[in-house]
Amino acid sequence: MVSIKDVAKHAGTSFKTVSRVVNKDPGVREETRLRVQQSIEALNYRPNSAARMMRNQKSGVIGFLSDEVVTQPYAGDILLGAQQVASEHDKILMVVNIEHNRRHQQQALDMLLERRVEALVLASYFHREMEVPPEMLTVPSVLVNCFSTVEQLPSFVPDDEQAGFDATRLLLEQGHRCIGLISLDPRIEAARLRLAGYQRALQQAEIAFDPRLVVQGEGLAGQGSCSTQEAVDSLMALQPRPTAIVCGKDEFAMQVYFLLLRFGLRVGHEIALTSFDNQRLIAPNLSPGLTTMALPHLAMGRAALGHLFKPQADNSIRRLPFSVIERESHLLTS
Amino acid sequence: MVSIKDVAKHAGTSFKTVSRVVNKDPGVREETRLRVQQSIEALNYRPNSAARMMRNQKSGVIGFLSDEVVTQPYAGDILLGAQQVASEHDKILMVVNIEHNRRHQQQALDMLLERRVEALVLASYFHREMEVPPEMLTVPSVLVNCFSTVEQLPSFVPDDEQAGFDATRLLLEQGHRCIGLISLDPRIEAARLRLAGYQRALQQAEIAFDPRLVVQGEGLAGQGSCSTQEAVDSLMALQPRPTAIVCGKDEFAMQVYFLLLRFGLRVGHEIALTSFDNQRLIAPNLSPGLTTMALPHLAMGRAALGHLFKPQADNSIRRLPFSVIERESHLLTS
DNA sequence: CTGAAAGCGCTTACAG
DNA sequence: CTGAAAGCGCTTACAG
Repeated sequence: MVSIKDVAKHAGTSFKTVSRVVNKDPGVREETRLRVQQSIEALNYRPNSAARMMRNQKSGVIGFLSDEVVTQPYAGDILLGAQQVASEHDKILMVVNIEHNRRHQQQALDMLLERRVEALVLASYFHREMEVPPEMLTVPSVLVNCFSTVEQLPSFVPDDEQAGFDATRLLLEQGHRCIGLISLDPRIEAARLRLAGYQRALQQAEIAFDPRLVVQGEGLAGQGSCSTQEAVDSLMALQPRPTAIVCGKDEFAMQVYFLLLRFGLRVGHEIALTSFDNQRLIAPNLSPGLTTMALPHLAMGRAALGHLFKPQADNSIRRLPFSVIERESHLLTS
Repeated sequence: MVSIKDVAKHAGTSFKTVSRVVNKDPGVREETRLRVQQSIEALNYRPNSAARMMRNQKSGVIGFLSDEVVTQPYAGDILLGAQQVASEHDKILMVVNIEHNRRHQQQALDMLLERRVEALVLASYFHREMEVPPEMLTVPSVLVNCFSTVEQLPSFVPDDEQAGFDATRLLLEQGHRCIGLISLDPRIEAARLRLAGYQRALQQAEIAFDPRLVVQGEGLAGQGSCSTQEAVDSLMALQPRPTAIVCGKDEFAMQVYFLLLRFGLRVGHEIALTSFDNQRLIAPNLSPGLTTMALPHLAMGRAALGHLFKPQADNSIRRLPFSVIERESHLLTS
């Protein structure tokens, strides 16, 4: 590899002068600068960042520990947002997938710390509590789409309570008074919070909460036996029947479109629907289009990185708002 | 930061001995090794990888230039596969999103080359031709899910022709003789190849190709005016009507489930469907489940990285097979 | 089995 | 405006 000395020899100057040109130091005669510049291009010289890092005692790298963020649909937007802000601050992100694997996680962390990362980001593909490895406390760190109850770390999560409220409010505004909720597994953080939002919306509309209107759409992976079909069946068996349903996620909603047909009910005609996630593969392709709450993935990624570059170290949990994506499923047309 | 010298002082030895312990050199007395080990833990010492890189003249890093691979659903599996193989070879991947942006791409490339990446991977989220930046030719490089007609680089892409063949064959095996194809925009590589596979399957079944059975489901982003609805309408207007349809992607298929209802046709009963992509958000949630061809994302990522670690430098295009994911949509039940 | 010297490619601080 | 010296934290090659 060609080094600063090779360039110096080629340009007939000292290597220190080359360093000045590379770093755009002002104190170089224009003529010398030009000559060095030409040599740099002639030899295709690139400064060795390892040498720079060693001398400067900083790496310019921020570690990004990803729990399936890059493989789950759209969660990659967290990474995208993080990369945007990092790049604005001339930092580069080093991304490692940890994929639930303890040993991998430890190896990844060791590797990142040996590379002297200046900060660490731990991001999950869904909103949940995570165990924070103790090494994370040795450098500035933030959590994205996850939180810890044992370690005090700044944490950026979606505001699932607000989303639950808004998804319900949209239906209340259309005059519905009997609104079902097909819930996620209650062990999921989002399930609890969205339910709370649903209840708050009802309360604000002065409608008594009826627990029979809340049914579970599925168990956690491989654990539950309840299905979306059972959930729909039990809602449809109620007297009076709900005239609208809040679906715990777009996948539920998609299934519900089909399941309701068996009761002679068409979404957007006899029954209204709202949902969560704004999966771009699902929501716009249903007809009528699915009205759903979009997760603030990009904003969480941006906010988390932004926080790292701010002086204040406030270790609280920030809840970022969902966006209401209004299509047609929450409206009824005859 | 604590260095090798600090550890040496703490352990009462020379820093060279510490280096030996860290690198597991055999020639160290057990007693000394233990003492040094304790000092390492006491001081929480971690070798500085920048110093190592400089001394060893290699970075252990492979650059991964991603064109939306981490943000598009499931394309992240390319990265996952790449990371698996890199990790098996004790290399680490440095991922940068380039997102169509020329300037970003140049910056990313410069950064990676200054970090002395030992190889480069350029990956696209869909199968297409890409412009290869000239700097890529200065280090070993591979293309994933994309190819170049001007530069000779090893390239790993999905075998869209085979997929088209298989998606059609599944329907032929069920006795269908009149099979529609709702095609992607023909400017897309996959559209051309899948059509070729469709035609080969028909030919092998000794069925004459009828161009009226091939309709376009959409134009490229913002360009075409043709919709899935028009495509379905024109297929349904044919005499005789097709009894089965190959859909260019799962999103088409999803829409087709709904659109066919207007003709009184239920997928899996009066009409059979196959498709491409195996979007896990869509295919299993349709009823009946969608039979579709799964893209070999993980395999492409793995194969591409594997190629970098092999001695031979064969610059040809490898086409990796799709998997047939059989659900129920290609079968008819009354 | 252990250590002193040299050098990887840079930058910082000081001279000229 | 330009240069020689020292040092960042390691490893390689050579002595003892």
